[in-house]
Amino acid sequence: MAEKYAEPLAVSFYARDPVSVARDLLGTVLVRRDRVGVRAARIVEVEAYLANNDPASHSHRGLTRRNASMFEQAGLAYVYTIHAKFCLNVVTESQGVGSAVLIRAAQPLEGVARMEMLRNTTHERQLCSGPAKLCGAFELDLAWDGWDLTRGERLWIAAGQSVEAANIVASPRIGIRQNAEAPLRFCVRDSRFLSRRATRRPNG
DNA sequence: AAAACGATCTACT
DNA sequence: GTAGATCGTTTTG
Repeated sequence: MAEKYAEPLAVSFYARDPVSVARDLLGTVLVRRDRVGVRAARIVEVEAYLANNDPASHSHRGLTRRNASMFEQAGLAYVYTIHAKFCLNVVTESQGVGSAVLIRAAQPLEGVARMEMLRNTTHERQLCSGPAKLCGAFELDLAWDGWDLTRGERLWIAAGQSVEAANIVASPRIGIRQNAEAPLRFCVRDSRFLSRRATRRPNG
């Protein structure tokens, strides 16, 4: 029998508009394998950052050293620091286009004991319920910026159980994006593993 | 060279 | 709910 989660999502999955990629990432599985073992978590919350007309996107004011990966080929990781922590994005669309999807929260599946050590808590809910928490549980830092997620080595995203449209909801909009025409943040209806921000009431 | 900022988290009430 | 921590990146002088 084939190893679970062995098959990575292909470049064609990522090389689409970031909103579609974001929605389709719900239910897929982030996997990291190293000498110690395997860690896996089901993605339950995402956020798209557009190449155009999106002031909240790191790419909005053009190419810089930090956001260079956003302009690379689809399927690469874009990892950046924020408040002395890290966040993981997947790059979308074609090379030269600065768009990506932020992985905001996930449901731990494998390697939970190790995540508990790294996050210094045994509360399942607290392991990956936020973009920086997730990077903590998976030990992702700037060294992973630009990593090719489509090769299925060390760090990748595998297809999971698809999420029915009825079980996908738009996450509350915040700040400058409250007036965005289309939803950019998505999460599953089951709120057990979502970030605190996603579980806040919309409109508020 | 200095300052401001931030796609966040934790602790606390 | 809100305040404060925290530090690399970007912007400004």
